Amino acid sequence: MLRVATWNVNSLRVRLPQVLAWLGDVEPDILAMQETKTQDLDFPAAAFAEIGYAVVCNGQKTYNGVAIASRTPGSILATALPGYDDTQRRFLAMRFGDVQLIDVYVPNGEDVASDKYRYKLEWLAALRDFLARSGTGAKTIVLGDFNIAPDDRDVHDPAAWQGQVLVSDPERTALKRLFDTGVQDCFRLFDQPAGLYSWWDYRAGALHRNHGLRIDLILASANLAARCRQCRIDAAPRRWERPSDHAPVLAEFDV
DNA sequence: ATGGTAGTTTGACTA
Repeated sequence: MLRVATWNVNSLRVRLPQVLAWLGDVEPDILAMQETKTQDLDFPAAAFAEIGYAVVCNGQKTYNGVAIASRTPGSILATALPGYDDTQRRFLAMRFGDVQLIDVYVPNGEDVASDKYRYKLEWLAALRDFLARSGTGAKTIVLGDFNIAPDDRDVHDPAAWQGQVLVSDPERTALKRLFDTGVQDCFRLFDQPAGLYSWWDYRAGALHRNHGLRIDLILASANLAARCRQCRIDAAPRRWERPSDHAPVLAEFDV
């Protein structure tokens, strides 16, 4: 059994106690983190080592940053999207045995009229090209904060969100192009109750009113998706003291 | 209702 998880921690400096507590409770084999907001020199690797996790980080000051913690060490495949010039740390590809695991923090996009939105669509196109080239015939997991709700089931109020960033058609089309390379959304491999989300805005009582979106995804190539036994969102940490605005998502594979 | 809160950083910027 391989148990992998993704969590946008929104500052590892602030969230380290929650992350360590969650790892201790759930004990996934691999946790992919986003928005660590931590330079590699400041990364709290020793705290992860103390609870039995090796960690590889790809961070920067103040913004962005990804990292992968794992029970057994893996090898680094890439720390940036090949062929895409990007000053922002949003990508970390590693190999664990015969599984390649790609941790992504897709740009937020801010607003459909902004330059950041065009950057988001470019970034997603580059990710698609990378997946197409690297091939999903091998066992591949792509997980992280995609900053896109795949369809209206993943949106608390589709009418209010229609056309907005995180939900807009061009973003959803870009996500479908990722699926076209052969990866599948593990959450939708199973019957799921309505109203399950992975992100709730800090503002306006969004959590209390379950005004959320499902934007944190675990995608798996067909050979792994066929062996996926479970995919769930663990909403509990979103209700802890001083939480991230995202909840962790977990998938289990029979491999 | 272009608000609201949080993190980084100490004034904005990002989300």
